[in-house]
Amino acid sequence: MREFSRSLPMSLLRAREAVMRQFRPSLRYHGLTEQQWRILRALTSVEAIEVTDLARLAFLLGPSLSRILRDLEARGLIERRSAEADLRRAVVSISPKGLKLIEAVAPTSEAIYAAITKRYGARKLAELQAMLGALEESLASLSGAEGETVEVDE
Amino acid sequence: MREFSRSLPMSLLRAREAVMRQFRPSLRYHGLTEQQWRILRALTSVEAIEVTDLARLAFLLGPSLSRILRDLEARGLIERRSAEADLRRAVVSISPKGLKLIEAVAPTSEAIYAAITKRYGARKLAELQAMLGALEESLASLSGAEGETVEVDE
DNA sequence: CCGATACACTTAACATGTTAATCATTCCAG
DNA sequence: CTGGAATGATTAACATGTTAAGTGTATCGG
Repeated sequence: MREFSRSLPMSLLRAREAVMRQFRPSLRYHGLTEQQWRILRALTSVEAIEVTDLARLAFLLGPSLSRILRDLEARGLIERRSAEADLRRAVVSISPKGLKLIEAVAPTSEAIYAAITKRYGARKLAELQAMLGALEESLASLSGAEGETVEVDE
Repeated sequence: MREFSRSLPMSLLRAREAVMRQFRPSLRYHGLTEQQWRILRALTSVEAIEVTDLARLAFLLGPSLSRILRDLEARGLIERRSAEADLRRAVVSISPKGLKLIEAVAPTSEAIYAAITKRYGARKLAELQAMLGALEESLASLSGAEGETVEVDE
């Protein structure tokens, strides 16, 4: 069997961890987890957004998002209201306090990202991202929701 | 600021999720989580191994590993004893029952891996893994353990 | 209208990620 | 030897990942 430490999932896991290890100390310093930061960052790119759409944007599952939004709201970093036309839907937006926090973290975050880019090479980084996107694309159809069966006959 | 959904951490996260989504149903069918599978797989590559080394091999933090080993031992999938020369160290190995489980899961797992490789292309996959390894390598020195400071002057 | 169904969350329950603290054992300077 | 530092592992505490179940609202056919 393939040496599992060289498998694709492990490669991806290690690479991501190597990257996130750079950011975590700064986020931690500002009292944010990686996921909370993702949500706030996502909220800066829109005026307001429904919870379901935010989940897709920040790549979080509903239950995780639900908990985190509760906490971020309690900390006054986001605001939430329900949609007028459909009371099932909740609309979330970042608060002034949340924006201020983003602005405090962003410079360090950008510097780290720049350092990574410089180390690895901007061109190489772009190529890597393209290949990762292609991988995602490749597997989009192989939905993979079967218990034991594997269907591979394309 | 960079569109965060196109950031490197997000690309890595999405790519890994796309891959793991393929494996999870099969693992779940066999009553294993991704991490439990990693541990059992790692144990098949050695006769016996100390907990600390296993953590590095399976890329898990100590506390997570500690909990999972407790559960795997309770299920009879692994065996544990303490090192003779140093009672602080614990030595772990896979049990016959654990091996049997591995053998039950492996065919499906291999088939899925083969399907992914075929879809994405074996050459491209190797190249991707090389680039991921290089990324890890790049960031190995940038240890990143400072609160707010960023030192980038290489 | 009404009841069944679908939808958008939210909660629940359990496993893991993450950092700090604890515990037992070993090592080592004096 | 011995007491303090170092080491290996576990436990604690809290946040998130993941699947299933629950809650309130909307929709739609009859």
